[in-house]
Amino acid sequence: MKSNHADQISESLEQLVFKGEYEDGQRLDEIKLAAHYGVSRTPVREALQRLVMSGMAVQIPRRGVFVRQPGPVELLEMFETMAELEAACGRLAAARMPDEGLERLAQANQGCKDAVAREDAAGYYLENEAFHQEIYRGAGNSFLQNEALRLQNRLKPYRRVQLRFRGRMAQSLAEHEAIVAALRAGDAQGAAQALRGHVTVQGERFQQLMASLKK
Amino acid sequence: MKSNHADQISESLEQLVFKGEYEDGQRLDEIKLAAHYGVSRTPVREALQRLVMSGMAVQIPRRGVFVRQPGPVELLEMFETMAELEAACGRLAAARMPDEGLERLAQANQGCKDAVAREDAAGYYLENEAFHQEIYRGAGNSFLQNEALRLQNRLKPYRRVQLRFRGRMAQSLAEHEAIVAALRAGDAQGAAQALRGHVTVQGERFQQLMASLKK
DNA sequence: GTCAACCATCTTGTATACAAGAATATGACT
DNA sequence: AGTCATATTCTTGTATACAAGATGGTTGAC
Repeated sequence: MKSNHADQISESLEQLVFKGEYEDGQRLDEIKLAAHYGVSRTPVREALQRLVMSGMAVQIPRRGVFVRQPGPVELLEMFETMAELEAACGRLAAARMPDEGLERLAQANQGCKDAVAREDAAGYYLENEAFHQEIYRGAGNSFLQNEALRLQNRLKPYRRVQLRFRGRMAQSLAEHEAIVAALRAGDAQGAAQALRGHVTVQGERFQQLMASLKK
Repeated sequence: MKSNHADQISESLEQLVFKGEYEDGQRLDEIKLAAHYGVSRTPVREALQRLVMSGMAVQIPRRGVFVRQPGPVELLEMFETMAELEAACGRLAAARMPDEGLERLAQANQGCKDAVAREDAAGYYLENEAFHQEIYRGAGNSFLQNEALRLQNRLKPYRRVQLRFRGRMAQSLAEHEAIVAALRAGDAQGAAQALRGHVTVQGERFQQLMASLKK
């Protein structure tokens, strides 16, 4: 048990909002949450403030904070922004990624392949995350890397849903190959385009994402 | 006077940190701040939390929060990220910007020209900000737009310093023309490249920025 | 004389008490 | 009976009191 309760509560709330435990527009009652976590309102309020700053909730003065689940439009916007961020990382990584980085990237991709061979969706998810994070790191820009990690984390629950669809893992793997090849060749524009296409949600994948949201 | 003091204090602290009133690593004393603003520690703590979330301060548990002014490396990284974000906005805006948006963009650019003609650095600064914000808006992606605005705001004090240098305003204006032309032509790649080059800090401009930081 | 341990003090983190504004329910008047 | 005004109650925002951990100085022992 760490020292500050506020951190734990904020983590817990973040997970709960991610998992969809709270509906859009639902009010987060300070008193109920305080009772639930067995603490006073003070740490709960701090946790709520963090949720608001993260954009997962909105605060109306003297009214309370309300969870704000992204709708279809905002979700698409977030994926599009993620695609552009990853493209930027790829563009920079093509010139800056060191050999060890390429090595780790190849390892992560091999992990993806193995997971596909085992038809292990959970394993693929983890290795895929590592693959992308290696590219963020390869950009050689800690600030950009953190921004990418932040958005990746925010989109985590939705990416998870996408892998469920037939054939997506195999297609994703093929796209990985193109990305690795472009980065190896130092092809900035090629890496950027490959990553942008890889992350962008459109066409059939858009329909699938929307369908999974309905539930 | 609004209802919540925390907002005002957080705004005020943000401005003070921006202006460089606090040195890097300086501890923000809750009690002193509370006394200074004539409130209790509670709203001050909320304001400090927001500073930490914004990345302008770091919090060490049981130790306090300390202001964190970006060093040269991080500053460059932030400018590079801004350049990539603006390039992404330009890329999308080339395809999506409506005629009214192009109109407003031209107006803002005209405002920049007028300010240069008047040698009005402050005016140029404002119109330039509007010019760039019009591009963010033109991307047709509210999420990306907000991310761009956030980083633009964060870099505000450093951009201000850059305009001080001789010839920068004129050069900036020339680059604006290229950006407008590319957007008008619907040239996504051209707009992205022009914006990236416009925002990136390198060569002589890098030296100037570093020199201004020393003081 | 130096190093270490202990104590005092200060600061953060948390709980509770208090103030103020907003929503709702109730009652009176048309 | 319906609507408007008022009062009550509930919730947020703020202040203060309390607890726990960290820092620094002082003192004692080697």
